[in-house]
Amino acid sequence: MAKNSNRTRSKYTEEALKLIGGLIRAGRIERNWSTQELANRLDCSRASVLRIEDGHPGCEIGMVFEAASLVGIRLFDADSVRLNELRGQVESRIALLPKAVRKSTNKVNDDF
Amino acid sequence: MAKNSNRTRSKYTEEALKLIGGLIRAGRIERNWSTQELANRLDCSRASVLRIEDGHPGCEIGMVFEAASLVGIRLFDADSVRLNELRGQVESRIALLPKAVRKSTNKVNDDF
DNA sequence: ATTGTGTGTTTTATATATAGTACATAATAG
DNA sequence: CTATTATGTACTATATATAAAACACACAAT
Repeated sequence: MAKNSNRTRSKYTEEALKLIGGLIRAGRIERNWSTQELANRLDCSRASVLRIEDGHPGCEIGMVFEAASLVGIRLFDADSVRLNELRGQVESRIALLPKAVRKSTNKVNDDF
Repeated sequence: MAKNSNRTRSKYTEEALKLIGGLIRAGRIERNWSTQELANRLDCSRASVLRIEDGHPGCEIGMVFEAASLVGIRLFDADSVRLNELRGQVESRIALLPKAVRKSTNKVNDDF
């Protein structure tokens, strides 16, 4: 099998996608950009802009983030420099965690 | 032409993707899940989990968000109810904006 | 009314993200 | 230390996201 289109998705994910798409659309309109203008800046097709604004889950995440960035939406409420810092923090946190996760003999407590 | 692999991406986007991937990886390890276990829960392949954790920009945004949700990361620091509220705000905001963006006679001020 | 532009949809072709598998290496548990 | 398992990488095959173009419709300006 290849790409699986009929994937189940949580309500949270669906809503997050709709939210981001709506924010991008609002940002684009506020900047007086047509869908074609945003597509040109994104270096993608107009159809992709429509999918992104529609919250389509199959969109490339890089394109969506770039679109958000172009219309001035800070998904993480942080600039690039601060993001880099945060990333460093995450990486050092990962460094402290085990490199590989192995089943223990006793069952792991998953539900919490 | 079809999908365009060599797209230029802003530093912000690159770092945001790396950050999300790292957060997902950290969350997965803290839950003692192997990459295969997360793949099973996501209903995707292990290879996709690796790409997501690596911050690959071509990943489907729906899969990334779902992965984040599964390991307990709230990308928007809001539960699904709050997300829904935000979405409502965005939609009413869009309703107030013009339905179509039209070129004004004077050139639009883009650089800021 | 006519013209021009933005939007949304549809169709076709193509590059690629994905699933699946196999392998070597690394890391953990006993 | 040894056996076992996870990880990371490298392949192939396939479904699909994308680009591009064409279309109808809505709306604003002239």
